Amino acid sequence: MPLTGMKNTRQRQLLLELFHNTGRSLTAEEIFASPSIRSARMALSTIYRNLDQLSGRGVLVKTLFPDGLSRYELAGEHAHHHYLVCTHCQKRQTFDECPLKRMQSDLEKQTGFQITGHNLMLYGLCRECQQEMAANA
Amino acid sequence: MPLTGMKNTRQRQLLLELFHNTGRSLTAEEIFASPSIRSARMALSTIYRNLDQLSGRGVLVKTLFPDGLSRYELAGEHAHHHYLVCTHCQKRQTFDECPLKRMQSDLEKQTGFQITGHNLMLYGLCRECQQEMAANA
DNA sequence: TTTAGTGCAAATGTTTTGCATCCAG
DNA sequence: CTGGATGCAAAACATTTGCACTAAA
Repeated sequence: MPLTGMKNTRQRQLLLELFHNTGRSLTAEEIFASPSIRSARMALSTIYRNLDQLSGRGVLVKTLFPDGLSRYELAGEHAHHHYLVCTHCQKRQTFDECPLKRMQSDLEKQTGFQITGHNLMLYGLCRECQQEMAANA
Repeated sequence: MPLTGMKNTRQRQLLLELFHNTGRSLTAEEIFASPSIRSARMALSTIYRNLDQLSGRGVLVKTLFPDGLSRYELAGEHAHHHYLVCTHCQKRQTFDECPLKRMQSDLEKQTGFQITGHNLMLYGLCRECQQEMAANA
């Protein structure tokens, strides 16, 4: 039902299946390399075009990560959350509490902007990397 | 003094001068196109290498924007702030209040991460674009 | 049948890298 | 003098686009 006006192609089905099955955020390359997509011989450009379109319609959410790659995930599934990225091993972890819920309306008044969304990314060292660095010191 | 271990080259001086004079965040291309840099015939690769190095040493702060471009600014000058980006005209506005000041230590306890920094970007429509869209409706 | 969608290849735009040369320390 | 820094050109990288062809509606 969220696919109003789009053709229900085999490629699009496979893409959405993949997102449902993996349940995590994916880059275009990761999708391209995944067995189901690869065996269907889907073109990378098709993947990008679909990711764009599905993001535009709110089915997926696109996030630009500090490594320069865009990652996509199902919009509904994980609701609203943010990422903690380890600057050493690149591991990612999500957290759900959003520190902006409160600030948003205040900021709108202050700035005159009509705020539609945001992107919050925290950097740091995960527990494992902290230990590793302590061991090597 | 923050340039310990780096050679004080003419190029590096020009770059830092530019940041001091403009006082705002710049992309590599913007720097490359600026008169002072252009007349010095500085190579784009030199700019990138210096931006990397100066960011690594904490002189500059690098931020990856949703348009896919990295912008750099002097770390000290503007202290800690965040951006509001208009999704229509791409205009940017900063705000100083940081909604994470409080959450940070809580999050560290919760996740075991040692948080070293973060990146927060808000999207929306600026006042002008809101009016424009209202007019065209 | 008609129009969105696809595959492929080529182009784009940003950033990185190899290498010979240069210059600050 | 010598290692870091530079300029240039080429490469790498993610992403976008043109175009002829395919297939969903």
